[in-house]
Amino acid sequence: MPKDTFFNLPEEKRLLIESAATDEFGEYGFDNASINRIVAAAGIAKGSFYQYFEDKVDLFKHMITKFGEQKLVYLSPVMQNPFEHDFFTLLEELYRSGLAFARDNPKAGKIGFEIFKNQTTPVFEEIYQDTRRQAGPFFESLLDQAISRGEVDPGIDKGFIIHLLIHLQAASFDYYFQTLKAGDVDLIGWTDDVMPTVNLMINFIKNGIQLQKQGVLTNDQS
Amino acid sequence: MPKDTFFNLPEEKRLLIESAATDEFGEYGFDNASINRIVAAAGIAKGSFYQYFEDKVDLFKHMITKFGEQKLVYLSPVMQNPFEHDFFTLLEELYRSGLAFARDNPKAGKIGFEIFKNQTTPVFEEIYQDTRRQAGPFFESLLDQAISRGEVDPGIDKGFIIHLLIHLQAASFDYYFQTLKAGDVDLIGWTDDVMPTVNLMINFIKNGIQLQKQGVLTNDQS
Amino acid sequence: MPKDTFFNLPEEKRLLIESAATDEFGEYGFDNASINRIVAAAGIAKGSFYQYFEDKVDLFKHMITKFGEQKLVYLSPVMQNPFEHDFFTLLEELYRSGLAFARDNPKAGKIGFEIFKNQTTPVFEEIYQDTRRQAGPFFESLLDQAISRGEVDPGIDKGFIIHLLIHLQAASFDYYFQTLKAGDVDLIGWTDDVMPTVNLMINFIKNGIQLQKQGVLTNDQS
Amino acid sequence: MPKDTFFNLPEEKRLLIESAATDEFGEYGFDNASINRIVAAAGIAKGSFYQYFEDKVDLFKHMITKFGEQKLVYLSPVMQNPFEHDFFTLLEELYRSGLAFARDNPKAGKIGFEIFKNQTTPVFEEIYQDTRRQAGPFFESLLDQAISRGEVDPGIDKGFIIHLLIHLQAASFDYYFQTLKAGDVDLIGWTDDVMPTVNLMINFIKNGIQLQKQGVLTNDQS
DNA sequence: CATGAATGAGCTTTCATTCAT
DNA sequence: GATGAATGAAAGCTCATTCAT
Repeated sequence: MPKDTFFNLPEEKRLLIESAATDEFGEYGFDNASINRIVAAAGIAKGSFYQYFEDKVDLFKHMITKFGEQKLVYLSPVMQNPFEHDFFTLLEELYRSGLAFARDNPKAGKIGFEIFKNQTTPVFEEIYQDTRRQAGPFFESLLDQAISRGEVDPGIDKGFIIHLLIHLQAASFDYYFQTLKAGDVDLIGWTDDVMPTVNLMINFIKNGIQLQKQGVLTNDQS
Repeated sequence: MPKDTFFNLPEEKRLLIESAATDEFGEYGFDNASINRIVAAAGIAKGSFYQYFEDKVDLFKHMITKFGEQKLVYLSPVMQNPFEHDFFTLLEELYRSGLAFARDNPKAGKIGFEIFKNQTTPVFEEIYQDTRRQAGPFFESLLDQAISRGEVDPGIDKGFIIHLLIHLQAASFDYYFQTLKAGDVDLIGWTDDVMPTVNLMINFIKNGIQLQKQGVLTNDQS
Repeated sequence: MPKDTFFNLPEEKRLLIESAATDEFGEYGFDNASINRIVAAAGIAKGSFYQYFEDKVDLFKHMITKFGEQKLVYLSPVMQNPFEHDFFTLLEELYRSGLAFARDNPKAGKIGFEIFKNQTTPVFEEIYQDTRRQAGPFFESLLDQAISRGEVDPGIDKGFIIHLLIHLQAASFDYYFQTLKAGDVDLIGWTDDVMPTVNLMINFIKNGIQLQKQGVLTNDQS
Repeated sequence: MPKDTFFNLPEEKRLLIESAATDEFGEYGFDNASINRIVAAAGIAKGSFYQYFEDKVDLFKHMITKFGEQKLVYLSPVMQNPFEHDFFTLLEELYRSGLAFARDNPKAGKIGFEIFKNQTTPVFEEIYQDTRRQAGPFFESLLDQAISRGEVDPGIDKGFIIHLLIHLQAASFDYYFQTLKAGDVDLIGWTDDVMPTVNLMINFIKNGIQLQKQGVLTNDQS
């Protein structure tokens, strides 16, 4: 956790540092991020950096935490009463908000999702485990409720599905930005919606891709 | 691509270098891998390295290629006539062989799957695109056939599904090794099968997780 | 010398700072001691430190002075009338008290004796000279008296012997603590006496180690 | 131990580095010695330094070893048959050669003796123990012989005396150079003899300083 | 073709000290 | 008198790469 000195900083300066960190981590990833460049971009002395943060890891964890908080803003009121809604509605809401945040803060999104994807950098392992410790039980309770309500197949392997639900959000992110890239759209000012990607993903999670043979019986739609 | 000098090397020496590279990349990842350590472990001169490879990237790409070739060995005869089999059978075979290879070569597996998971290291982008260029059309033709045969829902977004199919293999890998870790099983001599994980994944891809309302219809699951 | 501000401090705070300084210098030595750590341990502001002391040197000299004063407490009444006692009795008393102080305040002892042992750190040179300026004349007058009383060989080189007497106390310290270490004795609660070491040293200084051949005649040369 | 690369260096360059290291350690001591300054003085790249040595400690240990070897040159033939000579003759020879070496190589001497004097720098602890492991048994066998020959008082505490004999050499060094300093003599080209100091020390070790009561008997002194 | 010495920019981190509040 | 943010030089060390032999 950053030191008090950091939180005592005037907001402007604090934001400047966080912005520099976001740019640096977003462009170079954790390993290749350079504190030299960060302090240069933020216009602070190198010694000052170490009065604000323990080290590079400390800064990185702070950014992840900060992004997590910012992401909450994107949640619609739906999540305020999670148990009043259908499981797939909740999942859709989670994915939608995560993706919308990443759309508006592409560097932050990139950094945040990198966590799930790099096992070789030791610091990620720790953050990843933290995330699992938080997200795991939450998803589990959602799943339990969904099964008891007959929304989700009771035959699933819960641990496996939770693992997938976490990773598929990262996959959504990749797909979303990849499509963007292909379309050569400028990220700045991007306003189009993330719903197509979210819908594709939710539908996939719901039904898989196998064609249901018998025309008579449908098991839902999409 | 490595220079000719590398391929002209006595096999023993070549394998030694490759082994050192596998260890190093497996332990530290691409960014933190040190050529210094690799040449020390392989017992070759620093200058020799640069007569074999252009640079670190060149070596890394070579390793990825090599792992790809080794993975082919794990394919059963099923894949020799891909169009004679059911889509999900083929998919199962692909995942099974990939996972079995990763099980037997955990470092190689780790390195291989890292590709799909790290966008910040520029070299990965390139390799990733290569992989997509190869795997994409292959999956697409499989999907086309499967749809025409009525095995796969024709309503899917092919690009999205191909993206998922590629990423879910990486997710299988994570899940498989994570479970191992949790169970505290020694990797050396590990002989248990990868099929449980593969089956969970295939079943998920097929059917999703939504409970099919009408009891009459089963849509399988192993 | 510390500034007035330091001496005006409430005793509790002053002792806290001195305690932190003792710990730091005792653990790291002068060169590697960190003012950052000292102020952190003492719970004072960095700026306050520089309102109490000129710099690190100033603090260090103060600690040495303080230890010197504390050592006086260990002196028995014998030293109140130094000229009423035998030279070797006085020497024994000096060594005993010094060692007893070091036994009860091992960190302080370590710091104090470090002075005699490190010529490369400039600050030590100065403190060392101070010590010599104080201890030298005192030892000299003791020696003069001892010679005139026939206790000490008049043929000695006084300057050399004074040098030795000072250094041998440091050597006692080393030997005492080294023996402790070897014996794996826990320092906390150590109650055993320092007299064996003191006696060994005094006896050595008195008689050297040469076997006196004839009870009657001593020979030797050199 | 330095790496092979160092020993493969042309002698001229090797000596240049060693000379720079001697100057730096001699002037600043181990803790404050700067590798930056050493490489600048030696005219080599910083990276080169780390191809020659593991780290600063490695270089320092090498210098100590080197000085130890150079000191051997100062030993007279007396030491080739140590058991043919009187104990105090041998001791005199040891001290004389050590002091003569230090006289001709004052920086080396300073560095070498610093070892015995600084407990707070961890690297010294290790070198100090090494020295004790070597010197201890040697002194012990000398003492055993001396006692059996009736040269040394059998009542001594051998461990204590060995400790002293080691430390007194360092004390000689201090005294010798302190005297020099006082006399304001230029060290370069200093040719005066070290024997006065050695004789004072040997005589002290032999006889101590107590006046032998019987007027009849003299115990000389040089 | 093999070698391994040379390079210097770059890294993260610590430091004692100043000074405006 | 107390504070603690600001500073930038300096530390030890690693790196991928070059090149003369």
